[in-house]
Amino acid sequence: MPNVPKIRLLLVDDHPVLRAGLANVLNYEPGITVVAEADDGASAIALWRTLRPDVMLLDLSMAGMDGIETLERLRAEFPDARVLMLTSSEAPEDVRHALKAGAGGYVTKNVRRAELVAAIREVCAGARVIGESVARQLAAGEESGAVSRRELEVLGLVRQGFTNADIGRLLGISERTAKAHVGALLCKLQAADRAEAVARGFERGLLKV
Amino acid sequence: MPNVPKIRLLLVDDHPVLRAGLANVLNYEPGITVVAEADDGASAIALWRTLRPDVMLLDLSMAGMDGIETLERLRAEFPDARVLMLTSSEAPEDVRHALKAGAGGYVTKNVRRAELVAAIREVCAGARVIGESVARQLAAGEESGAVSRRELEVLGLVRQGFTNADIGRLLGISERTAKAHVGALLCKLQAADRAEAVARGFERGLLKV
DNA sequence: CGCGCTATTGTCCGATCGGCCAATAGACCC
DNA sequence: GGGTCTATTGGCCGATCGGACAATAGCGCG
Repeated sequence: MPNVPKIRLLLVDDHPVLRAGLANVLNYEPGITVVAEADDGASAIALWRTLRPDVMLLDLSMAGMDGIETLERLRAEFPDARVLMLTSSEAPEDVRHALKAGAGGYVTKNVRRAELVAAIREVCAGARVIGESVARQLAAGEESGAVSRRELEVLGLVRQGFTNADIGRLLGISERTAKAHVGALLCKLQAADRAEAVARGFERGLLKV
Repeated sequence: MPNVPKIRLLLVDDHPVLRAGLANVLNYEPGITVVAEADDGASAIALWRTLRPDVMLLDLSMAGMDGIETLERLRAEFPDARVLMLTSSEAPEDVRHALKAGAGGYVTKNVRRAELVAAIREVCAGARVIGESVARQLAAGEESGAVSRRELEVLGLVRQGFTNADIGRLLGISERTAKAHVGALLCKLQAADRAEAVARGFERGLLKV
């Protein structure tokens, strides 16, 4: 009956239970075969090398090498590797990073089974698929300007309770410049003070717990 | 062969894929039967009422009624209901809340299958089980004092960028008192300023994204 | 080769913060 | 009944913050 070859899928997630369950579900699906599972980035890439599957289903949050780094390294070695991110986070920043790193799609773990399967198929076909709730979050984040690398660095220090003078010293710049970065952050994150800026940082996924 | 009755389990999680997978895994386990699944708190309680299972496997983060509220309502109606929390969060505050609300156990989603099954059995037997990584986090949080309800309220306002004077007005107390609460927060969270306090709030699970 | 954006630095100033002193009232536990 | 904890309030003060105004240099894009 199947005149098209099955999609060979590599499943990467550090939750054994979810992995086992997902493998089960996907294997039931005609047209998809889970050829291997990995619980961290290094073994995921190693498995890709030997098995050369059609697509990787990749979790963002993993111990050791995280999803983004795994994705970057994989794409550096295999630039045409198809990867669908499957994660719990809807943070715009995570989505942006994943897509920039070459993800073929991004869906959250609360998708229905049918949607997930459809997304896998589309990614294999070379399309870009974004979960709709994800897309909405992404759009919300886009309206206000992007935070620059330097500003993100500063935000990380603000988070740790450093004063502008401290930040200046730590980054080898003047207090005034640190102040300017903080000011830019307040504006871009639409925050009234540094406390709110930190909160917005977490909300947007710029900062991680 | 089985001379003991099977454990009748109610599975509650808002991730369809994980739920399907988990049901599959658990049903393979001799001695456990997944009698029903729910994707939100209300239907979870309704199902408990009609089915009276032996144990509920409950996710913390759900749309609408969250895991804690579900747990509280369930225990209010069925004080001897056995519930095992299965979640992604290791935040001490979440664990504490869950245990206070009457959870029989708390494990994170990255447990191995065997541990999960063991935990289910233990909870059914009336024991308290805490995942080891969870327990470690919990111990770390305990060293510094607990944050009071009022302080948590203030932290929520600090997060939104309100000044001490604002907070006083919003809570109907003097600015000076708001200041005292913020001061207590800085001390208990070991933060240098309100920005760090907010960060610590997120890290500890006092604040949610 | 301009245009825009980021990074950098400066000064001035009022508003806000956080630490210090001390005190009272209610709730809960032993 | 006494001790502990939380919530509440006051004044004082130096440190810090955030806004406003202004300026230079480097980078990528068209």
